[in-house]
Amino acid sequence: MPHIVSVLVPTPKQSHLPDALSYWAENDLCAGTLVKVPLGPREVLGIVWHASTAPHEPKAGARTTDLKWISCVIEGFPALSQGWLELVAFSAQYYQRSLGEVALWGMPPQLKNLSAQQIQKRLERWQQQLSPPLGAKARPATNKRSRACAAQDPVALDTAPQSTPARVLATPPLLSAEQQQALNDIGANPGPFLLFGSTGSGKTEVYLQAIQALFERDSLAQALIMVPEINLTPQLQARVRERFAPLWGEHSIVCLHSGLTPAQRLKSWLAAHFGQARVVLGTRMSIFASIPRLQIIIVDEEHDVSYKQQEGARYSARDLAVYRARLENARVILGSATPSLESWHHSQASTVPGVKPRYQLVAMPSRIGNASLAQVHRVDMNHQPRKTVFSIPLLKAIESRLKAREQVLIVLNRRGYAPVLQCNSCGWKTRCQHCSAFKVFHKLDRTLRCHHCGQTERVPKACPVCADQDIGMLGLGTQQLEEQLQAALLSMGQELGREMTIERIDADSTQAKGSLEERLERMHAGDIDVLIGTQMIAKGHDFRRVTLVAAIDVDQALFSNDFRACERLFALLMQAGGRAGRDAHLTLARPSEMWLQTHHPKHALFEALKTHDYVRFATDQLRERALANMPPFSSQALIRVEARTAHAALGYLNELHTQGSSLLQEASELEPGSSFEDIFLYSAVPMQMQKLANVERYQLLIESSSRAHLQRFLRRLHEPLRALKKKHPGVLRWVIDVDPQSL
DNA sequence: AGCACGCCGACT
DNA sequence: GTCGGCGTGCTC
Repeated sequence: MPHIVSVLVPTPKQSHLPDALSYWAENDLCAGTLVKVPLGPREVLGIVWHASTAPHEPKAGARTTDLKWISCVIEGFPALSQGWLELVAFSAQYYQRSLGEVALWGMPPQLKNLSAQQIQKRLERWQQQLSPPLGAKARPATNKRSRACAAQDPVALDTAPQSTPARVLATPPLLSAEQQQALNDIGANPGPFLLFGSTGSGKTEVYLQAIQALFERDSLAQALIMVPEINLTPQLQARVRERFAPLWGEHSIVCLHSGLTPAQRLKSWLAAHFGQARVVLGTRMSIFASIPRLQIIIVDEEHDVSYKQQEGARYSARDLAVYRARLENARVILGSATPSLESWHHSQASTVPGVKPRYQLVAMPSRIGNASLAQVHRVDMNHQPRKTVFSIPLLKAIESRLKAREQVLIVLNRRGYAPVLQCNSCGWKTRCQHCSAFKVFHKLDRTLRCHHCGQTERVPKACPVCADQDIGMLGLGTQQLEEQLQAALLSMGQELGREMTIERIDADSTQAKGSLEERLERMHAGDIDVLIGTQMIAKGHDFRRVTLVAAIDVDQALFSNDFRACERLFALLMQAGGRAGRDAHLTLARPSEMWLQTHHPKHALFEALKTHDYVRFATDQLRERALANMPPFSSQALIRVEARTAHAALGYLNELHTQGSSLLQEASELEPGSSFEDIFLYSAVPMQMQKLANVERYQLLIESSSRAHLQRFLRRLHEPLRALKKKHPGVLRWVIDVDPQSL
């Protein structure tokens, strides 16, 4: 007798389709089974959602007679686990997307694009490569088993690795007392853990041994290690391989990231899904990999913004890691020297007595070996001649290092850049009266606008404080910087009889493939004297001969309209400072230095940085956030709209604002103290990048002290969002960004 | 989101 | 006479 199964297919939330579509199927299929189904004119990959019982009426609208048959079951694949399906369900509802979008998002492209036969062929080939002598063994018809199979262990036992008795490690490095304590804590508690360890404290070793410990307990266990960007972590990759390949074989470690070819991605995914891969090392996308025996998740550099997906389903892989770990009863370790304020907040004791912090803090404050922390120098640019790029004291320090054949790193903070105006005479800036933000200069109509509340005014002709007319923009270009330095070092070079090599790494200069690697290579080899670059040079690299790090133009982040800019700047500077003095021999003679040029040397951020005091910085920032009721003390979501004209975008959002407001109004009248009362709708404002490829982009911020209330409200917004699009023909698309990480 | 259908402008 | 622009509408 035919059955009706509901199947997840890539149907966007914007469409009128339900989350799962119903199809006829010959057999009852377990939830998580992979199928191919017809969808309109095409055939797509689907995932069985409800293991349906006897034939019943499909839910949304369609009559039984209208249903199509599934094309086929993709044989040979164990069903996706219940835990995986639950992760999808949670992600979809939290990030306001359809189940199908999220479920298919994490699937390797080849499973989506190839036909069932092609997939079958690839699966067979993969299995043969893996174990040639055993490869011929036929697979059971996994997917034809009855519904009961869904709850069972999804790992197909005959292809899972042999249950080898735990092997003994080839002597792991000795741990410091702090590392040992951290490991003990992680072993003895359920977590989640925030591993707060300064640069060079040996976090990686703790990750590896924590994984090791679980592998020794369960010889089929799997681990997921997430990193912000795979190409920036070759060292970590090498260490994981070095540690685990001798134990479990080369096949036991796979990488998963968007840089892989479709074939490689399928291979890695299969290895994880079938349990062959014991360690999955990947970027944010790997949070959706099928890892049926997942026992531990590591989120390295958890504060990094790349964990937040910026298009499509805008999920935070770090937050989902915590959720997934809870679902699957796995450990999760978030590691950072400068944790996100969200994570830090969750690791602190609550002000409510008796409430345990959400995360367990595991601290490793010391640097291993003799490497010392850099000495922080601040140059007060108010006492330097106007328009100075490199101050005299900094130049002197740089020259001194170069003379000793040491290397210099110059970090630019270009992220969070916004054109804020400043009076060059008294330092007055375009502060917004209603927010702790700065108004941004809009060249097109020569206005100043607050991107937080939308307040707009004309650019004043003269400074309102001192009446000086010399009002300029904060900030400077990178080429300029390079030229200036080149010129400044010219005489010194002549004196030394060799020309200084200055190289720049940024988006403009690394277009050519491999040029980034080439430059990093030359830096490691000592062929470059001064390296100028954006955040990417501050991440993870271990340049042994760098003894001086300088940040030139940091002030713009202090006055960004994005309230998270300070947090990011602090993390960047801490990280950059960690690049200096990696070689104990060099620093023993003379401690390494970190230089900051700023007009605001007394700013709390620098005070904290001077003593490398993250805790102080975080405490200060959290106090401010609490006062302003900003995250993590509130939840936010953005409605973003793209339209052909600003008029259409604004019209759409303004009407949404009206409808949203009356929704809130009604709720509070109907039911005083209702769940919508603490929701605040801001006015529609242009996005930072207001016009992009001839598309006007606007956004509307929604804030609530309750995450659950915000969620409920957002769900109510989908209908108006859909309906209004018809009314405003210029509107191209809308998206909801839950927990936006930049405004 | 895809993808088809459909209805108007510049091309061999 | 067609190729191709993107507006509209549908997908169990």
